[in-house]
Amino acid sequence: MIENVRQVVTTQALYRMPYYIQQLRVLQEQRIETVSAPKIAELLNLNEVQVRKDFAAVYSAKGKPKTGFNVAELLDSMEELLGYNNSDEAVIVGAGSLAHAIMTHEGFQDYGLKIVAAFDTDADRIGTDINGIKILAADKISNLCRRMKIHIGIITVPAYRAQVVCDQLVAGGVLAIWNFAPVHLSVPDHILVQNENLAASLAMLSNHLKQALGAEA
Amino acid sequence: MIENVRQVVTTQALYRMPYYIQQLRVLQEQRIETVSAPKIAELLNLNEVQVRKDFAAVYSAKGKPKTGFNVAELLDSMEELLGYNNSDEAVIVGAGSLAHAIMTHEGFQDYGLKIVAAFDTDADRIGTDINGIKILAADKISNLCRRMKIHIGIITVPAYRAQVVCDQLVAGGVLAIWNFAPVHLSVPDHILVQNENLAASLAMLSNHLKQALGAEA
DNA sequence: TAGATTGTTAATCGATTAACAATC
DNA sequence: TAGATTGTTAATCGATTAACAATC
Repeated sequence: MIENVRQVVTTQALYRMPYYIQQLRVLQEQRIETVSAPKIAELLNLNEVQVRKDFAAVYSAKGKPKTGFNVAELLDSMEELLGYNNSDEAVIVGAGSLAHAIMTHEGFQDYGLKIVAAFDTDADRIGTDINGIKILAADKISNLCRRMKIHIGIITVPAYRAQVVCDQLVAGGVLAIWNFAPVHLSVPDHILVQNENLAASLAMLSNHLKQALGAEA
Repeated sequence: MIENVRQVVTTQALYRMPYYIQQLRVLQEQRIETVSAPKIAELLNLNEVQVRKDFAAVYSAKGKPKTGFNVAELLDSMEELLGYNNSDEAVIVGAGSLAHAIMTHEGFQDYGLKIVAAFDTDADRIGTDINGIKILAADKISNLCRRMKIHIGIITVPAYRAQVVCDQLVAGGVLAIWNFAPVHLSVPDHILVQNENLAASLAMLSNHLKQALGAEA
């Protein structure tokens, strides 16, 4: 029995992939056909060995000594890996201004994310639509996810509501959750929660400023 | 000469702080006065030693064996550390729907972030305002930042515009940048770039789905 | 007291970086 | 060929976790 031995891509490497993709696209627009790891490392301010390892993890693409890597092939491999070609369907819960921004952001289609329904508890919002996506009553979450075989749920509700919503999504068979609420969500082991904690990012900014400005005092 | 030897808080620990704060607030609402590290660890699905170390990094607060930590004191220390009490002023560049969501999100005020001006290149937007914040012409970035001593810049422009905007912010004396554009930004060493790369988050979701669903095949 | 919990030192783990032989 | 660049093995670094004595 042949195991699928494709090298596992680490979490950190996965985070870097979109930066490689973006940079490779720029190079492609400039009609540059090959690029070396040291060059990419310089452009993205990374270590060249790290770049080479990340590239190696993207299966098919192989580099040539002295020449480097084929830009187009590398780009294809990465886009394939990140699923930019096949679209995943998602629902979004909490139809506030953040949800609005996410739903109207055309870019996500390119990244293989397709939002097919939105949910809210606000009676005034239910029945309306944003960018062509219908807003439904929140009590229909589980049913709709199960019926439509939705695997991604996006949470943009207030913190105190997030766990309840999360449980409903999981009950509906969702396998991955993109959580914008600033709370820890408890989920079964096989479910991935990707936290987009803006409060945590602000903590970084604030801490840096304190250091930078405090140093003068 | 006495050095400031306050234990440095690691990047990872800083990321966890908002979760501690959120959890501590919930406990406080329940009139719970003390809490142990193992309890918090259980609630947030973390290791108890890690929780204790994180708490230790927050200076003043000390735990008592058998009792644990004082919720109110711990909360105060953390909010102080993250600058929730003193407000940092920021400008936002790119007045699209994401900027709109950020500007109308009242929560950021509580986190100590105050957006005082927005910039755009679109003549139709310039002169209007969002949530009471005036939208100004993008060529005024450096001047305004310098004049108002703004230290935080938020970038929500398209990828191809981000580096130019970043340079203008840095020229205006900004020390920390919150970057929502999916590109690497080159900045001098003393400037912090906090990337909020939604494409990278999507990469995580997509990869997890591939694993979870692919395993069946 | 006994035992839960703290704080700290030591061991482990994972990711990054350095060193180096292979190759075009 | 010489030298830039690749791919890989070994060393380093930082963060997490385990082990354990101190304490209320």
